[in-house]
Amino acid sequence: MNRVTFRRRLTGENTPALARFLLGKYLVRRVNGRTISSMITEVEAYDGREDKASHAHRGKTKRNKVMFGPSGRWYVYLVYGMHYMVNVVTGPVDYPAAILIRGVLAVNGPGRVARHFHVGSGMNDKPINRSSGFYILDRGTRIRKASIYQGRRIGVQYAGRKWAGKPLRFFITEGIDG
DNA sequence: ACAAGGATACCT
DNA sequence: GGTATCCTTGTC
Repeated sequence: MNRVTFRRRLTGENTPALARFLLGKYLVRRVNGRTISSMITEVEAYDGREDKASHAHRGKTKRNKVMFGPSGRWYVYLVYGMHYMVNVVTGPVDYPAAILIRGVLAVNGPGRVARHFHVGSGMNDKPINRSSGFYILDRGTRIRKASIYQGRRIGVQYAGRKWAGKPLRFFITEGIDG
């Protein structure tokens, strides 16, 4: 996936479709003279203000304003006072949407993902490209549709039955040959 | 089962 | 300024 293709997908496709598309792509981090890389295995889509599970549901705030900005940037925030969540901002400007990266190969849980890649609030609003030292690569791994689980998102029960039950979480269940 | 932990959002 | 809540994890 070249840079232009990636950017077009971030803006052009709907966020749930893009979330699934990100499975099998590689997260790459260059920090302190070394490179950390791993395949994305689990993601969640947060799509628009209507989504009651999304930070954006209550409108634009200091924290979530990055979601309302241009796609192709990182949205990083702190939860529970100790864990950073790594999200890919998607959609057009003023349409708040993002994809939470919940897991990469051998690293399960969104808080662990951020720690693994040495990502904190400093990466918030930074571009997803080489200049920021944190980006996404397509290494040609194909994920069969039959190998993708689609189900409800985690930790959003407060959003109510309708939104908490939406099948907006995707993860690879088998057939990983990266 | 539950504490840790600090920012955030939404009150007064 | 107070406080309930939070897109979680590790240890109990």
